[in-house]
Amino acid sequence: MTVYRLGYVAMSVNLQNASPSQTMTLKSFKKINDWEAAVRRLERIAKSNIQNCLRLLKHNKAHEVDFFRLSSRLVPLATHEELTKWDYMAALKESLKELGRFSEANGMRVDFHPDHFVVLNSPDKEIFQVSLDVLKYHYLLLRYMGLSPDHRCVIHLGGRYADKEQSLERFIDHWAEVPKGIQKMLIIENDDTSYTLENCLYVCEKLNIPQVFDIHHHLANHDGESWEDHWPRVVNSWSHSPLPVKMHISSPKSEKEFKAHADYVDVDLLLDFVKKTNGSAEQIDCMIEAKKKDNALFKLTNELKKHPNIEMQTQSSFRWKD
DNA sequence: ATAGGTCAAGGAAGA
DNA sequence: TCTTCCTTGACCTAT
Repeated sequence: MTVYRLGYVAMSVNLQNASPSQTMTLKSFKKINDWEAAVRRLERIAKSNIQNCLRLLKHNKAHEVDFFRLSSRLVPLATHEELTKWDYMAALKESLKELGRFSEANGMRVDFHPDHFVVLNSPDKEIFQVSLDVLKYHYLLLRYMGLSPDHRCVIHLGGRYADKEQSLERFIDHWAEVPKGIQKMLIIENDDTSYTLENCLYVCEKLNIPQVFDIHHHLANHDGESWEDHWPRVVNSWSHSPLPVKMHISSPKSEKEFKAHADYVDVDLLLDFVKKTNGSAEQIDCMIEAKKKDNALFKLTNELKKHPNIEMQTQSSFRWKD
């Protein structure tokens, strides 16, 4: 029987003044005439973001939530070309270490999902290079947290650029230029406009990359495929990973705005997924992507508790019993 | 104090 | 080939 574990994304709607993604724009950075002072301000913001992450993990621990996506905006302007000589790790390594220690000590799975501006299949060399820089930043955050970066960073295949098949092959070509450590960090998710689950599986199997199945994206972009047919391949793509299979789940905001995320996740969508995948793996981690963040997770678990076939294991994990 | 505008990015889709 | 929209939380500006 499969254990299903729920997690959520980046921030809590319950904790006050705990943003992990406070920022500073380049514009306001430049307004400060003293470069050193401006950098110190950036470092203060970054430290506060990391400390707020720790608060979030403690909040999660209190609710037995041990699966969480960290914000990618912990260090503002970290990858900006105008700040390449800023050694941000010198100021942040202690806070990062503490964050990593806490997550390890409490058996938490934490990971990242940089936004869609990371495009490894871009034909533009500069965009490819900037994408690598952003990935390296994520790699360093994990390293300084003292965590193995393996399979902790979700990305998409990228753009279509008029010729989808050729662009998909370009991802494979570019992969050879991605440093080994970063290769091992990456996992691939099907997206809602271009690359379907099967497109991604083709790449994942070729390059030995775990596949993250996003059911909402699949419903928006499936090309007639049924995910159930491909599910064994998804599970198999994780066979060489020390981490459990991971999937994303969210409900459409409305029929009209189908691709946008709703406040909460429809419990029936999750139950349907559970019924169809039960027994396929030891554990499946389900990332709740909803506007109401942790409240969406809590609402789901409250609904699950009432279901006759659900047996809660902890406050955020459960099993299906026949 | 608060509302509405702006910011940053790359790509898709429409004009 | 161009413009507009998408997405996101938070910052910024005007009231």
